[in-house]
Amino acid sequence: MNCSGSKCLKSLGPQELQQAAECLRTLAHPHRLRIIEMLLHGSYTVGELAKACGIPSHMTSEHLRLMRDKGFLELEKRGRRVYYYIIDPGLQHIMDCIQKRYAQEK
Amino acid sequence: MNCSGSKCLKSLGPQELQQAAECLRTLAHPHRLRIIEMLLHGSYTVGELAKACGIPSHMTSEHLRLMRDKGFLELEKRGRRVYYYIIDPGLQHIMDCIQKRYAQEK
DNA sequence: TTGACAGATCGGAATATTCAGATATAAATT
DNA sequence: AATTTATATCTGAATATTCCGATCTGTCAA
Repeated sequence: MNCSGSKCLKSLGPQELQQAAECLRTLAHPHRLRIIEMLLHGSYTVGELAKACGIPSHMTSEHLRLMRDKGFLELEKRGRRVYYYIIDPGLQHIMDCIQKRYAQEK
Repeated sequence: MNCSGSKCLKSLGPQELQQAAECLRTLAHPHRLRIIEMLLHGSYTVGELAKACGIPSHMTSEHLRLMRDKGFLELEKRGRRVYYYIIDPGLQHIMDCIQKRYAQEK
């Protein structure tokens, strides 16, 4: 172990930094954060997510596509509905950090 | 408590989502992630950070300004050197998540 | 089989971000 | 005082992102 203690974390190489930055950029949008928050509690349709964000469903579709491309989400078609759900296990921890940090700190 | 268990986290309101998204966007750049990583281990000058990132120092300056504007960093001038350091306590946790998630998963 | 519904895709306009070169400031050195 | 060093600011070009309207595909219901 090149780093004492139990909290040792390796630092990231250039390609890893690049990848992490891209994923953070994908996360860095208020509607997408809201969508992730909801999906961490279960799967939802495009329409449900759209209504919750207050945006048209075709824009929701694009946010979902972006996150799917990054490996955050997957979808399941049922009839004419499409259900999205989280497949990246790291998202829960990152959202925990974000919520802990940005939920009304009074 | 409106949410059972010890891991209860409130969900974020619109302004909080906006603020969280802005901060994530500020984090979402490979050079800025590298800078944060270094500063989590101690304070460094603009020139040191620039060399570590392999970019000119005037660009490093701008990255540092962006992060300072978000309340991530502060600076201390000593002679003609300027030392930057972390002042946001949440950054350690977020970087832990990112490193855990993106350090070579083999 | 026609029409309505849910979702996805395309094209473009508005806006934001990144990066580089030139210039500026301020402290240290000669 | 003039030069060098360290950092910061300004401007603009290239690129990326966000958002919208229009259109397209598939599914369900009458």
